Amino acid sequence: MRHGPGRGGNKVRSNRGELIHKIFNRLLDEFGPQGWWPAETPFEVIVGAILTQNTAWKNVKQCIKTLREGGYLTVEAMRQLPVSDLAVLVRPSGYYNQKARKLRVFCDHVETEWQGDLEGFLSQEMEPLRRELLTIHGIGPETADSIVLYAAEKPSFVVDTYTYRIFSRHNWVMEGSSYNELREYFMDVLEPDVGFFKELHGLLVRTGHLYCRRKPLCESCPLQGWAGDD
DNA sequence: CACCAGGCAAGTA
DNA sequence: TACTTGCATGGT
Repeated sequence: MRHGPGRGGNKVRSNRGELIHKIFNRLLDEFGPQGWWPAETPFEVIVGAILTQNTAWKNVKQCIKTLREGGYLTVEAMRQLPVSDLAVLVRPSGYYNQKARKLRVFCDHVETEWQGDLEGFLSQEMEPLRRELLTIHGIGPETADSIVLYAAEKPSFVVDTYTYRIFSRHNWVMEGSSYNELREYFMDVLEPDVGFFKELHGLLVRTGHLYCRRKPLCESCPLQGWAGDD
């Protein structure tokens, strides 16, 4: 059995947990609550999570709006739509053929495995739900965790590129850590708390947008020069 | 013009 | 297991 590199023993738990809460408070103080996920229904969260894969949220918003105006933001309605028509509607989000197919595959899964009962599907225990999501074509670890946290409201920590960039840049996690290593790090060190996980992820993405893009304004990042930069 | 965005799957060695 | 590549629009 392999051990994740750089994962500390239990001793580390409280220290690292405190550090993350400190980061959270600093970012909350700086930016205020982000109110994530920006969606009106669990299904809208799921649609947004698929459409925003490697894509700017701005582009996704237009698609969601179009889908809502067409009345397609339900499993049943979306299933009625031919994939080629769905592709036209999600075009602005990029990878539109792939994403239209992913949306359809998800809706078909809920229909065939849960008789269309999305609420029932999302009401499972956290780990079975996460495992089932990961079997669905088009749903990888980040999309699965976003759905678990923001649609099912269960405490699964969401890792994204900004989470990795911010924490590795400050040497708070090991460079080159895998998705699961990072997620397990946060899950080990933090008490499960849906509200906290939701807001922290939103704040990390906000911070990444402002300070961790291709013109990295690292010097003016609110976390610059913090504890543990080794 | 080049490069990036709230990833994922499939193919190769 | 660890790289590599295709997917694609819209913004900087």
